[in-house]
Amino acid sequence: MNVLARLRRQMLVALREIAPEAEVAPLAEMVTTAQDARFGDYQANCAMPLGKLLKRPPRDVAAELVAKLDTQGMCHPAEIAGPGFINLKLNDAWLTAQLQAAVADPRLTVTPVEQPRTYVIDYSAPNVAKPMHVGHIRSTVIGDALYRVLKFIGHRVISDNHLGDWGTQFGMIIYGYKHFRDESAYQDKPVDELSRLYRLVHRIIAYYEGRDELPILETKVAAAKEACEKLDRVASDKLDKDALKKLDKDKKRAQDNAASVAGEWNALQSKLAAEEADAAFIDLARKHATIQTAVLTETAKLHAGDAENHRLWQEFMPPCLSAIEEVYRRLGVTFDVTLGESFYHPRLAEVVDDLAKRGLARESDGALCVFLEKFAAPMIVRKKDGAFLYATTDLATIRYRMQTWQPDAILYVVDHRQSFHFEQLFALAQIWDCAGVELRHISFGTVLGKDGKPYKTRSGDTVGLTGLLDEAVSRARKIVDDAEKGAPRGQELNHEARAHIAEVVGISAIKYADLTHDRNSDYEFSYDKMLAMYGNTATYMQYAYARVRSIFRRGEIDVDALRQSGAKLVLVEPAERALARQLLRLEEALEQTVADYRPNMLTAYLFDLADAYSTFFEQCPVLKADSPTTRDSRLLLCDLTARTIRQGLELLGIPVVEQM
RNA sequence: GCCCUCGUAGCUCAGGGGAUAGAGCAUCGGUUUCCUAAACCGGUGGUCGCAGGUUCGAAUCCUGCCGGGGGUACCA
Repeated sequence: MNVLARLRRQMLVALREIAPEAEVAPLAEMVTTAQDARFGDYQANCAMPLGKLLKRPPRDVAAELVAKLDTQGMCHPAEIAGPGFINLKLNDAWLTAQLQAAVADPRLTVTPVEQPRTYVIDYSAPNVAKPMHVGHIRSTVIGDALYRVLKFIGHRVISDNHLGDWGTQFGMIIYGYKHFRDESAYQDKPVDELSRLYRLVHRIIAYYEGRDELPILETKVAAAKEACEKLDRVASDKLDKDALKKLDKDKKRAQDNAASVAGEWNALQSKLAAEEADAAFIDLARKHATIQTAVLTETAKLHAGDAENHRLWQEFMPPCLSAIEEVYRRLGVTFDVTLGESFYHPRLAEVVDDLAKRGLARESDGALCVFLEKFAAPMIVRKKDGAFLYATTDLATIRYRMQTWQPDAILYVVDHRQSFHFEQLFALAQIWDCAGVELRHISFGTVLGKDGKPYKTRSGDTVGLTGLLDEAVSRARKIVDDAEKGAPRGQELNHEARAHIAEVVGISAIKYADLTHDRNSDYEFSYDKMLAMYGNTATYMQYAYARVRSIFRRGEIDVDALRQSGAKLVLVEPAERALARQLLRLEEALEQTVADYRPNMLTAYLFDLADAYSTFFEQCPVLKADSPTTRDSRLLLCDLTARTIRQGLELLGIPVVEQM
């Protein structure tokens, strides 16, 4: 039941009687949840602008709207406050009846959308050739949550993992395999060995790139220094106030720039020095001085159908895929289809031909480019060496998705740094093959470390995803064990139970911490914060759930029997009513989540629900209630709370534990 | 240079036209013969980066500026 939507619909009816039709829709949208419980449960703010429009006192308009508003029994007679706020309070009898219906409803009265759409969601998309790392959390977790929510509210949704399984990384491990492989290690643990090879090849390439970069940086340092000196020489006594101000600003900029370039040079210098101190590595690097081009050659051979490279690719894929699968298994993430870059390879030439044929692409500096008016830089679809790019694959992918699923929307859950790419891609797609389709870049910010910079290990390496999960689980385990050592409760948990709780709590902490932040913001990664027992964390939500469930265990209540018993809900205490009202808002929360594809709307709802439950739990004894009627009613509230939390967490991709 | 983003309490973050701007942490104080204290209740703490503008009403929308991050022709 979406109370808000129904109230808006009714308000629309009332508005039609007194306002011009063109103005009616946005005015009806001005019904919202109340800002403050003192104002009731919902409020309508449309009387003020409408009063302005009709040149009538807003309070009069409000009064007329109230008179014409039929809340269909949902609310008490509305009250008018302040300049013309219309405050709506849910009728307790109606509220009770709604929840009573939820007791027997597996969907908790969430009704499927009236007009289902078809969505394709593109998320996670790791590179197969290298281990998944911290950067994959957000896309995977946000994408999975959106997938679940959209599907739950009744849309047709296809999740597609667009794997990076065809790019330069494969050239790198093929090169590594051919030159550096430890055969027994490869036979023993192929993924570990391939990942070692990837890192080794990457390290050598980085070393050579660094050596190429160093002189460039040196000239930059010199140029920056000179720019500073030049500004210092400017005769400031001849300048007026504004020009002086500008000069100071320019100086500061120049100095900042000089400092940052010098810093870069320093960092690179010491990094290269460190590499050069490693005699064995340098020896290896010297023997593979042409590695940069050699890797590209291996990649090109793979793409051209070279028998050996293709065989190696086929050999590498299964173990790499199963390593990735293992991570998804722990995260509880699944995909309907997994169509990586390799799948689209045979379709790229056709895409490029089509673009050229339709006059959308033309050659420039040897590359085939699409120039769109809006953008300063062209979109390159074929390099001058004939190779295709990211953009080409994305275009082929869009076309395939259009042909295969005829989606109404395609969502790309990809980090914000690629927004320019998507702007171009969507602009082109609209004039090319898929006008009218909602193409959305669901962008998200960066996971930061304590220093406010992208989260890295102490040595500056990217953090592997598996290690990250392990760490969270081991910290969760410590918390579980510590809690067990504390106040004895007579319900000791055995080793297996604790291990299971730690796995669930640890991993859900990471997922929830990610989902609870606005996706556009960067956020600081902190095990301590995400595993905290207070505040908006998965641990707290899990605990809230376990605490509800504990009542049923302690009271030896048969929940199914309770639900079918016909026991009546009765709302008496303010805490009961507040909880009830919150329980009935699940559908509103889901709608908000989907409106701009923001899972933090759902976590916020769940946290508020847990909060309402906590107050209820403190103030309203359940098992020791005064009467059997009150007890049953409260048990029903507990059951609905537990189910709503479980359902909500499940929609976020987070399982629950019955006991902690 | 241009484009995109962010700037809210000491810290980490919500709130994205409505009434007195919220939460958690930190800090100060209170609550356990009582269903999980891994909890709850209360206090302290804010010129919502700055300046204009639109509006009956701006943290929220617009413009400019300041500051952080990101992107900007053959990587993905």
